[in-house]
Amino acid sequence: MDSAKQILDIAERRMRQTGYNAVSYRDIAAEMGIKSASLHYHFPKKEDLGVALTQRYSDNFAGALQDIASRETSPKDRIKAFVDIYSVELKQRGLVCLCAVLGAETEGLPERVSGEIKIFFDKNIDWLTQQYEALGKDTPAENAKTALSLLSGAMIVSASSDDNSIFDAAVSSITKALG
Amino acid sequence: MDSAKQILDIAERRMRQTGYNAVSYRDIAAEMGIKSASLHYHFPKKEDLGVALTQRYSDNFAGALQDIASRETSPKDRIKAFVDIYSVELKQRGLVCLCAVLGAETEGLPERVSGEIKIFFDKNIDWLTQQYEALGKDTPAENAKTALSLLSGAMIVSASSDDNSIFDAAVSSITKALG
DNA sequence: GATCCTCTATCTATCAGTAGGTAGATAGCA
DNA sequence: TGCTATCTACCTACTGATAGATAGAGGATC
Repeated sequence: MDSAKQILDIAERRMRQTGYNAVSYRDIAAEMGIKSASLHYHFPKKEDLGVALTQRYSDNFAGALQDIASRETSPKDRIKAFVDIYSVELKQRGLVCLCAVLGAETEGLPERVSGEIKIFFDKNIDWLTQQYEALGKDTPAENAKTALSLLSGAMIVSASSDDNSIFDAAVSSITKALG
Repeated sequence: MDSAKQILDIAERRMRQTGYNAVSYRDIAAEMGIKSASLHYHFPKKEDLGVALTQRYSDNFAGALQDIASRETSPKDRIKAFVDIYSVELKQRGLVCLCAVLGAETEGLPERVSGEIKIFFDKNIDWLTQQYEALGKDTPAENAKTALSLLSGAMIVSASSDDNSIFDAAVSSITKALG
């Protein structure tokens, strides 16, 4: 019934911790208490799982960005809410952005998966660019690219150093730049 | 003779493209034209290879930072030279920082390897903090953490999006902030 | 109500390929 | 002679993947 969802949930958490290649069908199945062969019923190939996972992640994120845009009216608050998403994920769940992790191993991923990651980054940069534009910045696209890169990198460095002060510094830098 | 060096060179390039787990002894050996069993003479376990690789990378980097410190006298030029290292790696070699890539899969790595990555980040932050301090910044440690996170993230997002303008935006942001 | 049919989701059993790793032989060099 | 670096040959464990069986649920038909 919601096995597919459960598979995606487990795969997502594990891949955000260890990357794509370190996660196996057997590990996921063992955690669910079923056999690994059964996973192929839901996702015939690992590539299918990877695509479904990145698409779901990307869609959820796009939904959250829409929510923010309808909830917050000022670009400043919208960017702060954007940063908050990453903040909550890292600090409360201990998880790095899926696409940041998979982005690091891009050249070792199936093309359909790396394609989805590209799309994710692109959508985020577009959304942020709109906000920085509304904020009256001279170079909104550059501001957006910098903010996304900074958050992605800070999550990775912070998580692997087990030191939240690194992520905090990044957040503070973005917030200050909003004026 | 310099087989060990050649193994490290190949492993480094491949891991910087696909991560730790996607690189196998067989792939490395095939590229060298020898048998995979021969690699174990130089690096008995994959973990040993990982540790040697991250240590060499870290040492080379530390050497480069010393060179910069002896070559450039102003903190501003030193930070610019620091950024240049990353710039050359990404733009001329198409490679992301080894520790940024491995940092993304930290929880799936042998502890000795993830330990080396921590040390790498730590050393870089220390060095940058000194420069931002000399520059008279109010929060030199925060500036350092932000710069390192930004460069690491920009490499990943830029490489996986196949779009250098993302990395350029990051460089421009760091440079502007130097005043 | 009982029977049959179909679909879903799992199972068992197995496969070929690849992973890292080991033992022991060997060729060439100092 | 001994050391270095490689080889052949092999092992166990695990990878993703497939085939075919099975149990149960829900309708439809008699």
